[in-house]
Amino acid sequence: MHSAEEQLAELKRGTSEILLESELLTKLRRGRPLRVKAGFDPTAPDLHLGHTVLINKMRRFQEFGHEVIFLIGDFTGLIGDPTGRNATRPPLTPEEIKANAATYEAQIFKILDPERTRIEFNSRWMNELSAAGLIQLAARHTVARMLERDDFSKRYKSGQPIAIHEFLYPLVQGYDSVVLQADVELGGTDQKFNLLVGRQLQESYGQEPQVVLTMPLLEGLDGVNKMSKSLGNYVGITEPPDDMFGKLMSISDELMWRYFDLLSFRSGAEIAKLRREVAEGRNPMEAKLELAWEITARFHGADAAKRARENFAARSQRREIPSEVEKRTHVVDTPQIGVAVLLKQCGLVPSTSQAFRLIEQGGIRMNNERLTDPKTVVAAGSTYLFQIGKRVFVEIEVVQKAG
RNA sequence: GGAGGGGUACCCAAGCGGCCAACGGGGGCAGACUGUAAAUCUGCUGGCUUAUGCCUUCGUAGGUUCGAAUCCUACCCCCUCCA
Repeated sequence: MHSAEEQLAELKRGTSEILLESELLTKLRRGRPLRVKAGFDPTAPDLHLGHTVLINKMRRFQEFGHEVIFLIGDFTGLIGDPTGRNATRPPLTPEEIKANAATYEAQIFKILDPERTRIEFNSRWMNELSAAGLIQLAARHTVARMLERDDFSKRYKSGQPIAIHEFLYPLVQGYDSVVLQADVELGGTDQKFNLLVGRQLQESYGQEPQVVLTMPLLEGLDGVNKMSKSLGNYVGITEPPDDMFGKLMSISDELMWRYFDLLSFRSGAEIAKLRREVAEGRNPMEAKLELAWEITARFHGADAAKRARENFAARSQRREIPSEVEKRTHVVDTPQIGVAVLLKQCGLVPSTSQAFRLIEQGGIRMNNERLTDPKTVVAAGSTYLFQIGKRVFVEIEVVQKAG
């Protein structure tokens, strides 16, 4: 068993803020398992590494013997986005929510221990709450305090509308903490206000307030913007090992340390050592390989990670063709076909124009030879190996349609 | 309700009757370099089986003209100031 102080030190790592640290220490010292809550959106459970920052922290709590509550905000989801940018969301059907929850489970249990994870839906108690109950809940908070929230106050001052129901979002989220009697709630830094409402509500209901622990948002592969699917700078946790490994290797040396801090399960001391070694002249690539290996192994297992690592070395460092190349068969009507069109039809390039450009720039190899003529034509009845850019390898068998 | 400004390709932003598939920047992609990167340099950045070719694109719908992103009309949307 780790002492409260030891736990605190490790739990603190990478956090943005702990409110209040002293309270967390007090809670830890009691020696009983804490109820640690974190809320998740019921939609599109297509998790990427950015989401796992929080889940990793949940795991740490588990490792210290605490109980983790994975709360799916299926009721809150109906209220709409708290930042007010979006219109009301289309309500999810119970079937959809169930399916999403199942997907969540499949993904998060790569990180969390199922034995120590409780999955909850806030509709369970929110659907029971009457209109009167909701009013009573609302009565425990003031408009003035709501307006303390940054985006609310900005919008209020600039005369932008704030719908009443948007105020309910933090209230419901806070009420979840009351019902669950949470000791700790985790969230992104953008959740800070909502998490604090939970504290206040718990006090109002006569409970000891939860400790709020916020985690920074993870930067995406570009190292600038937060990781998000829409920006395309993400690593999805269900991505194939080779892609995952390759993407992680493509981050800058600087960003790598950020990823170590927020994504690695290594101890703070180990990371510090690695950092020191690199500062003293060890090739940063070696550290990056370790990182890519660890993450890939987490989601795909050690064997797959090992293969991904070998493939990466062969492909990027030695410029070899990977041992396993995706094979496809493509049926054509004519005895021959232009390479540009072939690649377009196989969906390997977005347009033939793009394929032409790539060929002109030497970005496409066929049977290991760089193509220079955009008009290159291949005959049906054979198999060709293509390399598009550095990463994409594919073997295409071109078959002429019979008759 | 009144006055003015604006909607251009992934984003920002020029153009204001033909030389415009549309300057420039960002982003992205490719190539070179390298230690995987980053930085740097070079090229590309609407589509079409690469074509002194054709097609679609400059808020939407019409119109004027040999010819419009550029002029006219109506409509939609956004911003600023005044009430």
